[in-house]
Amino acid sequence: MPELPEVEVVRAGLERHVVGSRIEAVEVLHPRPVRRDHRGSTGFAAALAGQRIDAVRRRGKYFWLALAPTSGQDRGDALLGHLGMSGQMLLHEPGALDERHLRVRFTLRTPAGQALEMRFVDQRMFGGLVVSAGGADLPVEIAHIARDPVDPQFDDDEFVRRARRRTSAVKRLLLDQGLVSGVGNIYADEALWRARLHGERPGDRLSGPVLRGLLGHVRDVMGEALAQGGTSFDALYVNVNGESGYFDRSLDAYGQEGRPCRRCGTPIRRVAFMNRSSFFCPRCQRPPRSR
DNA sequence: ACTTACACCTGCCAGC
DNA sequence: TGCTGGCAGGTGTAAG
Repeated sequence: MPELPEVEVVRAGLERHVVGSRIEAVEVLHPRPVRRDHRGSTGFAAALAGQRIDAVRRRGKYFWLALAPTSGQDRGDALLGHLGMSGQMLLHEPGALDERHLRVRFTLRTPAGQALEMRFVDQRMFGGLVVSAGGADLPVEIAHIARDPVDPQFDDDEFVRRARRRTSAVKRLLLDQGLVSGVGNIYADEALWRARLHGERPGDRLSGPVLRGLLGHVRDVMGEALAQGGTSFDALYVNVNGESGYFDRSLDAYGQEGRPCRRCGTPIRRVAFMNRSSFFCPRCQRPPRSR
């Protein structure tokens, strides 16, 4: 569900409220969200108890709470998370009613001595949490994830070089988190619409300037979405305070099947793609000839 | 190394 | 009313 802008909204909310707090207790209510942690549910909880949160970071759609180094460590651990399709990180006063899909409860103690609950809520449980040993700066678990387009160190030239060596459809390349991270189905369709590119165009048949332009559109649309709190179609995507973003009102392609293209008036079309959907303007975004 | 298909989950909605 | 199938913001894995 959440793509880079939505995860960034969550990261910023956590940063504002939990940095400096100490994790006093961890309650794993369903084992699935911690499935990638080899310690198991109780080991996961034990590895976090007593640790202090130093910072909240993000790469692509992953976020992590960087933990202060404990005695004997020169680098702190991290609580690494991914929201999957339906995950939420929510902050509550202690004692607030449990959500139906509450999976993990963290009881925090703020520097001012207040108790605060941080909750991982996830209906479909494609998301997950893991304790990354020494992962405060960059968890090894996400070493295969490329930098995202918002990262100042993202290398546009390298992206263009790699994309032009690939035969895959350009939309697949945008969704390939090892090439560029943070882009999902919504922002891929939006960036392709802005670039007037059909998602089935193969990477190795696109020019450098066209790919650079596409990258620019990815950055633009993500920046605009972030300014509006992200994209939210329902209560499944919310910030740490449970509030929705408004960018769904600004979408030009995604979810707009049958609506007139804002540029040319042609009805937006939907086609099946990788077990999901692609939305595009059949006039502005011409399909490749072959295939 | 790249490419593709599929599994992993739950809930909602349309159609019968 | 209830069943079935299709669909949903994603990623890891395995096979070709």
